[in-house]
Amino acid sequence: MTAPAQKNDTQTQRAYQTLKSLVMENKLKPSASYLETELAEMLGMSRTPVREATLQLQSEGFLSIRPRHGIIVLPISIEDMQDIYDLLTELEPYAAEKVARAGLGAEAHDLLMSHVGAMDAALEADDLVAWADADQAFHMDLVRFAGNARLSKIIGTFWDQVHRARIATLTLRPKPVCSNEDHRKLVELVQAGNWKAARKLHRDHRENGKTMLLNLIKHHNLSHL
Amino acid sequence: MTAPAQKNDTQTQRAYQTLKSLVMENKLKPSASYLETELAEMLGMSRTPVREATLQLQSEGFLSIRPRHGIIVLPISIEDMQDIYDLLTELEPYAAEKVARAGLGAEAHDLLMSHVGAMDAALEADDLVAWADADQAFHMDLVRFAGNARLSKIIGTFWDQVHRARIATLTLRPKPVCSNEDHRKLVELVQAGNWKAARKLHRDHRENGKTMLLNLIKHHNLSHL
DNA sequence: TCAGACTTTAATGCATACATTAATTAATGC
DNA sequence: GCATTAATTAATGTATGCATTAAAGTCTGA
Repeated sequence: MTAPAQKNDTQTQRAYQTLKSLVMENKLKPSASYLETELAEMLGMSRTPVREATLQLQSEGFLSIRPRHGIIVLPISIEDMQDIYDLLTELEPYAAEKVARAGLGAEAHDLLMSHVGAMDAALEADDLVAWADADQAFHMDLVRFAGNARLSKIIGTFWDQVHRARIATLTLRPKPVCSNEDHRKLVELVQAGNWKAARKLHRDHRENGKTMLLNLIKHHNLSHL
Repeated sequence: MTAPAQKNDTQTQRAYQTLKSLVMENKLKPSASYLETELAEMLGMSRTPVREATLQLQSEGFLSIRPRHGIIVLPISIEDMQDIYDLLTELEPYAAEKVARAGLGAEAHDLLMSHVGAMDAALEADDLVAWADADQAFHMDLVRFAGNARLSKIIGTFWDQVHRARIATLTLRPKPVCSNEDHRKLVELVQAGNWKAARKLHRDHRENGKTMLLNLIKHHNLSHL
């Protein structure tokens, strides 16, 4: 899943996790605004930890705090999607290249392939949400193997930011069969150490995804997800 | 300069700005640790805004908050430098490409060239800090012209994170004469719309900078800046 | 002397009180 | 009736108090 299973031992962390989940799962509607007090009551805590959590979520691009106007769930526009996918198109292939250059350990390989397996199974079962989760897990793990913590954090945030859009378009898009093939091929190339091909494949993969997603959003007029 | 000249109308913002500056300018020593109360007293405010500011600075990678152990100024290791410069090597050339593709307005061109001018003047005056500032301003503006706010934010944070290291090595490195040439050439290529060459030049420029910096750090044993 | 249990200390996490100030409403003058 | 200003309201920004709990220090018995 998406949530990185942290110890939520402080109220602030709990508030952070809960609010982030609510935003990502579209439980707090985009463009809607809430007062600190409301959120505090909603979460059963005082304003202090809510403030701390919302500040974090603001700097990560999920919320916008406009004093006296409330805490606003940031909608994700087409321009946001473009910007984010443009960066993913640069960064993820770089990660793939780096992993391919460094070599893929057996456990790493198995983990990635297990995600591909999950994606296959999900497709078979027609469980698109499960497919999306496995897809994300695959990409996050691949990036993690590149061994650059900052890169992982950035890419993770981006994936989380586009999460609503991905879910919203899941049923509108064609079944991601080729996508699964891409992943399998990518693992092969990475393991073979063919970093050039791995990078190119990943780049194409990401660009295809981007184009498809943006077209869906435009055609279906999903302007403010 | 580095500080983005914001309205510091709340204590939290003031705390954020002040602490960030103190960290970047090496006034708060790396690896040193401070208590919330200390910082609050130091800044002449209560713990609350200090807490909020330090949380931000932690998520941006400047501080580490370890309850009961204090707020620690994160030292920047060689690995950090590698990771950051690796990402800059991917992202800045991408920005240059994007600007070259979109075209450079007259004002934009002039602004960039004014930075180059400042760099020349600084070199002439042997004012290395001024040179570093102009260098950063050049790159930040170039990235800004790419029109991707997320990209700007990320790159800005990275530059700020390596600021201490850049300053510390300023007097150890050879005079950045070629660097100035690179910038001038880069502006030319960007303006000519030659995105491929612009990207490559920027990539080489960044990789050279990275190699030089890392070597300096290794040779001079500046392990925990 | 040293290990382990107990006590003390104090830093943090959180709630809350209060002051400030922006937004809203009411009031006033034209 | 409308614009402008004053009064009201209430949400935020900040300080502060308190409970919790980790760390440091002390004590005891082997």
